[in-house]
Amino acid sequence: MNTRQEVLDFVHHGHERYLPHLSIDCVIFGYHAHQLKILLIRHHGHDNWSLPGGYIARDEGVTQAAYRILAEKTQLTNLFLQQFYVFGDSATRMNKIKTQETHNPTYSKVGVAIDDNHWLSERTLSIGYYALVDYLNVVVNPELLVDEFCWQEVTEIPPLDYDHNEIVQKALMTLRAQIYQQPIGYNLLADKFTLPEIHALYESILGRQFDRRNFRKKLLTLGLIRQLDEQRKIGPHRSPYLYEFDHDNYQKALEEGAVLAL
Amino acid sequence: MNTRQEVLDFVHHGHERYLPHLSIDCVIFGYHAHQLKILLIRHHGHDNWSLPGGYIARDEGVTQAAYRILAEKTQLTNLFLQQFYVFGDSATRMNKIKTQETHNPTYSKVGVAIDDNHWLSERTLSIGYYALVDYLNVVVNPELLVDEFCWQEVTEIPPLDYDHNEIVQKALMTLRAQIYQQPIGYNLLADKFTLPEIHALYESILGRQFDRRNFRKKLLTLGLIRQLDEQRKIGPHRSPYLYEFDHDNYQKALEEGAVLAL
DNA sequence: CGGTAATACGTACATTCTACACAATAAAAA
DNA sequence: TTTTTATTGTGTAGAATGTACGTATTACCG
Repeated sequence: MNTRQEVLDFVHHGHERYLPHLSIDCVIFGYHAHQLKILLIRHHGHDNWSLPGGYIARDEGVTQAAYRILAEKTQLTNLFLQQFYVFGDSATRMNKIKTQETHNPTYSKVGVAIDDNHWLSERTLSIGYYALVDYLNVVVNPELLVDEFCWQEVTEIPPLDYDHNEIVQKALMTLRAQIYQQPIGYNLLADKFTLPEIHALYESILGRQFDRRNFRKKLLTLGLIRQLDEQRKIGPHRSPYLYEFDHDNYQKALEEGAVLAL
Repeated sequence: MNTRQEVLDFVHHGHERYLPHLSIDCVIFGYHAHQLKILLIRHHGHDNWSLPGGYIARDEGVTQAAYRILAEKTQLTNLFLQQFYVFGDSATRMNKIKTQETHNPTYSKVGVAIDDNHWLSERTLSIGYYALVDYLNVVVNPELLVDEFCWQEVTEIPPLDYDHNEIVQKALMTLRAQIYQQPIGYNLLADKFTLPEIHALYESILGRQFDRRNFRKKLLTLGLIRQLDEQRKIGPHRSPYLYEFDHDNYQKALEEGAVLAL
């Protein structure tokens, strides 16, 4: 929603187009500078950050809605996207406490007040999706109601609006649990990557250390990655070789549940 | 819902009490006679079986709703229950095809016709929960609109109503993926069990064979189970020893992600 | 040209996995 | 009573894998 007109239409007619009581929130993981980060936005009139999200159209599949919302926010299609949980228990979701002093200050930007009876004020469950994106390819859409956005390291997430901290924690847990069943590697890394890069990626996701040498040995023995003849220049040190994923073997290993114990 | 009055109240006033567009479906796993089974019901007027389910009250948490529904169906509280996916993509869920020739023949039993504009006919997403229960403790509640129920082996699930076959498949996949992270053992078995019992349980869930001797060795080495001094009489063969779970160790192993490769 | 900091690659030992074989037991058949 | 049959209980050797390191190589900088 980039124009005033679109926002007004959404506020006044959204309930005809979208399912009420239900939304989608996205935890978008990116990897940069040896850190696992997520994309946060700050809505107009809000002090805290929150997760990007949206609603499900009445004639639209849930998965379809999630991809559409992601595309609207990041301009990315064909990314890795996976549903992981429905949030409908917390006090804020039960509408037991009001989350903002003045209701929905966000929409004051277009001169609309949202009262308690408005469809946007109803109790809303949220379906959590997590996405893995190539950090460098994301172009965040400057939506009218979003004042700013940022990429925040997962170990340093500030207090978020609503129950979004809980959603991020659950996404991280799911990511960790699924790292051996989902092709997480080649969704967070570029096509060609160095050994230190993928090594640090696994360390940041799982939050523990792996021995460099054994890590390489394991990936090569399992045939998950292939060493290329190219190297990358990285400043004042020895140039690391580039590697690429062996998609066939990777897929097979995931199905068999190969684990990097190390 | 056991009386005509309750059903009529539900049909006419349910939309005031429950969230629309959203339901809960339960895949209830039980283990008996060396087979992993799920509980199916057949609604009045339906030829096919389906999963037990229900709606979320407007002032009720989602988790709370799931436990309530389970208790209503099986009289069990304190069982293992876990949300695993939201289903909202299939053609039946998009209301693109009508699933029953005559709409909702179920309610004809109480003399009510449900037309296209009724709240029960609206597009409904479903939150899937799976439960692990001790087969012997389940007392299925004879609800008015449920003609019969059965325990069906997971390898022989008949065609179900709606997208319930898909839901069962996803539940099974999740169960298999989570068997090393969730205390699946002591939710499907009685407090005391024999080695062949737990051995067969793991074989049915994962759908593959484990060497008896290595299986025992692994469980004992990890300290997950403790051998007791009692034995069980099992007809014309050697009496197997009884075992019990070492809850503390089991919990620790799950957190560390101990895997039974075998 | 040596110093520094990063990457590349190898080797020995410990641990775990895997594939087996044979003894013990309960009850039914001979 | 003895034999048979099906099932459970335990042990052991060799293969495979995991773990903990050490040392060599490379790129740039001063």
